[in-house]
Amino acid sequence: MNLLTRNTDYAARALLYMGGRRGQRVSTADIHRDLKLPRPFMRKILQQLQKEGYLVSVKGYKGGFTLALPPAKIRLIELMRIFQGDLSLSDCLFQKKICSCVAVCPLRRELKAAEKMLVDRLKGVTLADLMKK
Amino acid sequence: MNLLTRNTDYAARALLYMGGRRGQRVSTADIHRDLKLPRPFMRKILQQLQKEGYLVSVKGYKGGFTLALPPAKIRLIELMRIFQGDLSLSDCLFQKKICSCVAVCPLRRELKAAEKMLVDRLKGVTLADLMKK
DNA sequence: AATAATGATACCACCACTGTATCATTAGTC
DNA sequence: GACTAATGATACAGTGGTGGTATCATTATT
Ligand code: FES
Ligand code: FES
Repeated sequence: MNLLTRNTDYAARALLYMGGRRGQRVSTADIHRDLKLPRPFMRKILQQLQKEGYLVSVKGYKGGFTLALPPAKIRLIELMRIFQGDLSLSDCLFQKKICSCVAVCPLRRELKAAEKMLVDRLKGVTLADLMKK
Repeated sequence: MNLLTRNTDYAARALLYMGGRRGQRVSTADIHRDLKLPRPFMRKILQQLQKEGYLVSVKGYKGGFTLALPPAKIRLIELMRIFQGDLSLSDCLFQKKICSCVAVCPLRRELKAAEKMLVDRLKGVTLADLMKK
């Protein structure tokens, strides 16, 4: 029951870090140095965040990244979507097809309800919330 | 975000099946035939359930399994514990040690809170609940 | 020109998940 | 008593996703 995979986790930490240095340009090297996270992996993660519109990048000497959005608009659940794919995977994939019983299966009903509750909660969590504490 | 792994899932389905045939002895062959689940895998799963005290087994010809507990005492969360290990894994394992910042990390705080809510909900779900619907 | 950064992309290793296979044992059936 | 159909215990195996690394091209500053 790990809610986050590493890339989501690292992404969140990197964004938190950058949230604390708004206006400044932050490079993977900075993050690697201060957060001790594996450098090439972080690069890939930051590149993905840039593609998704969460970061603005500047190439070249003294290049790096800055937040493209105010922290209040960066939602944990969206990071999860980016790095962990679409949620609501408690669909029953039975022999590679979606199980025909999905609509009525009592087990799925419970799982989906629990998952919805979880997702709803996580929807409320923004980078700004995390920075406050 | 798959809340259940296959073995937990299969276990739940098998138990549901057996819940619908209380008193009768059910073999892996029966489950394989009616639920179309992989037979040797099911065997392993049922054996684990037996070890954990959820099933009573009878060896030999016409042998099989029966529920060892009333459905109201079989909790989904316990199946998860058996097949997916202890929960509350949103501990931050940072470079293989538990991260020193765990106690104060705002990200962990949120995750743990969300996870607790989820687990609390799942704690309430028993086999009897699933059978009712 | 040298350097230090990102962009894009291919590659790789490990491990958990998802099974299979085998041998031994036990209990009914005939 | 032999046969058969079940579980017990355990070892083995495939595969996909996670968690990275490596490389080459491009861009900007010094
Ligand atoms: S068994 Fe497939 S949804 Fe319940
Ligand atoms: S970074 Fe390890 S707990 Fe937050």
